[in-house]
Amino acid sequence: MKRKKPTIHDVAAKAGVGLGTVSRVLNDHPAVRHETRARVLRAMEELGYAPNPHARRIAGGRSYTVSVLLPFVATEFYRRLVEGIEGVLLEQRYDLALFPILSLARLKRYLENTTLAYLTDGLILASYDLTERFEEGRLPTERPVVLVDAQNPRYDSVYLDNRLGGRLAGAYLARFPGPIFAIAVEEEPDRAFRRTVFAERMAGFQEALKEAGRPFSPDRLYITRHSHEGGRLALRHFLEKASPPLNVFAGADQVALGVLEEAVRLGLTPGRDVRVLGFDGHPFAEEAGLSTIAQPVEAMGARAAQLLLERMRGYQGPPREVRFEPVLVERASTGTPPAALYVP
Amino acid sequence: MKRKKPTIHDVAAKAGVGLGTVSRVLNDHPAVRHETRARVLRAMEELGYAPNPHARRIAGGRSYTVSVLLPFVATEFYRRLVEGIEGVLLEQRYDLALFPILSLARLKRYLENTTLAYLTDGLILASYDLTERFEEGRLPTERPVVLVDAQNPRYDSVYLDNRLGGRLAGAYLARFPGPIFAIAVEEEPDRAFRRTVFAERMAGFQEALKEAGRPFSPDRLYITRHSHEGGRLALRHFLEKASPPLNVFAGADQVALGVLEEAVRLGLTPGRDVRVLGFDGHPFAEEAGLSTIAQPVEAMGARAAQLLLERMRGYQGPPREVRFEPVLVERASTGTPPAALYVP
DNA sequence: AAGTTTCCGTGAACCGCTTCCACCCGAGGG
DNA sequence: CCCTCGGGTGGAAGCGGTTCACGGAAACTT
Repeated sequence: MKRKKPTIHDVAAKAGVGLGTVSRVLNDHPAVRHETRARVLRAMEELGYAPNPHARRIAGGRSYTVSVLLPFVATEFYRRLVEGIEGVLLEQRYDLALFPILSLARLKRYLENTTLAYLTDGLILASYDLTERFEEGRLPTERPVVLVDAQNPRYDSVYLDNRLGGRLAGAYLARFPGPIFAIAVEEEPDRAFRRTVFAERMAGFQEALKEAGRPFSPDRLYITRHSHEGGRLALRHFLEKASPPLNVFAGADQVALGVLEEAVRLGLTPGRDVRVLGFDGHPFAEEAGLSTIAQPVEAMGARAAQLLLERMRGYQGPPREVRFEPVLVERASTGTPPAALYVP
Repeated sequence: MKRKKPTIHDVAAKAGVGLGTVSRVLNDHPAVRHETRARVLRAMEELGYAPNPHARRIAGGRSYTVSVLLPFVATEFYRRLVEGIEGVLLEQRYDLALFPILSLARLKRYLENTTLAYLTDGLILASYDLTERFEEGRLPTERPVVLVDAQNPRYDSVYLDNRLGGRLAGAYLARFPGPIFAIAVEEEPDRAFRRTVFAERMAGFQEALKEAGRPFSPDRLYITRHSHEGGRLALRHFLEKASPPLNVFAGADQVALGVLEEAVRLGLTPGRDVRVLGFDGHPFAEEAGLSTIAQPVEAMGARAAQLLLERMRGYQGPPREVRFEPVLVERASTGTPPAALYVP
């Protein structure tokens, strides 16, 4: 009934080869004749064999597993990010272990103790720059580390130019007549988890507006948490200050979606009465016809995974920085932009 | 500089004992003299020794690691739940691996492949009853499984009586004069991830109101996602239908907090103009003076961990069910309840 | 044709730990 | 005084892999 899992020995016997050969097949070692390799692979297939990662680590020092530490923030962004990372890693036969950081206490335990997180071959840190929490600004690990959606001079970093994204948004909305409002997403109050992406987006946004001769007035900024409903409240708030048509830049697609939703509820036409521009470029933005500043989240994840793979394979060079640029995607929610720049 | 990690051999040598003895100390085996045990422990301490879980699993079939599969929903509930689980497990020298289920695709991979998640000694499934997704209604694993915040006849389950919680809420609010409103939290649309806790709470709530002679009218129900702002919108909605004083039951503390926040913004006095009752009993509810139906989340987590420990230690009995009961906690947000039941 | 190289393959040694059998030794029993 | 008996301990065997020294056969050399 519940047969023991097949081991490398079973595979070797079945394929009629030695243990070493099976192991070499497992590790893509070149010194195996093509025909032999095929035979071994077939035996594995038939036996339903899967190597035991614990044994691999114990024996070879590699476990073919990577830890990803990520904020416990349930958003589309992290879903996409992990997808990007995973795509590359699985292809290289690496496995993924996710470590959501639920609290500072947990985080500390992860980083101080010899827990699972550190028994993997490499670490990807998403969104946090945790280095400042440790002496010498380095994580207490010997394994390679790559940051994504964050920057640090000591580690390979992959990030988005959020300021540029904000600028794109500002430059675009400045072309439309009507007042311009913005919705910023509140940052986590805890110092340890502070992120600055939303602030950067807003800074770029205001910069571009100023350059376009339409400086942004602070009372047209609404701040909310990262929620759908936050966008709804924001629009209501804006409508108390001005009447349609008006333009809204939301620092996150999810919030922008709330704006759209509320507009429809109020009988306003998106793209005409209320023009909405989001930020993220999540799949659901397309479905909703939401114009947005799209960031290549999957690509960022994939790139981070590649950098880590290189490190795990021995690359020793200095820290690398990969900067991604967001792109404006026009959809129905902003209607058709005027041919010429609007001058107030 | 970067010395090799100490192994059991180093400890044995330092303590002047044999390998077996060190191992026995590690595994709390009784057959070690007290004095010897102390010596070994001291040696470990001095060497900064930590056993290698990979090696332990490989050798003994146990890795002293437990996987917790939980929805990728960043709420206080899961923070507390994990805390409860972890408390018990750490005490028994077990380690925890969290697996947030970001998507169905990932989930399937976890459950089908031989990944790290299944190489742990046991599994705790939070909130999902995933069994229906697999043939014979059982997860494809030989390891013990415990459900928490969910129920299934085939596995040990730890859950809260949400219906009872709803009843408590209904019975309590029925004592106050003024119209009674309720805010329900939307369930995940995806069938695979369907949960019913919020629906159960509402069912119990309406049941109790009916019994109190104050049946609940459907147009006094507002449905929103699980967000702060959802509560704010709900209150605004309610205020269009009735004027203060009014009573609001929110299916989750976070939403209730939004109601409080909005009430204050509108210049209404919580506990007098607007009486708010939440559900969850999260720490922040206390700070905010929010009355709530408190559930012992940490205790539920701890209990689940205990059940799992028993299973991992060989307990073979039939599936057990542990039902927890929520408790009404009165705070300022509902003011002082009338001595007698209000009769409309 | 004998000597080199190159290519494939083999299996023993080992990774860090658990398990289990053998062994030692002092206490209690006959 | 000799024999159990059992608590305490040591260490070999083994878990499922990787590695590496080694060797046989085929392919190249002169």
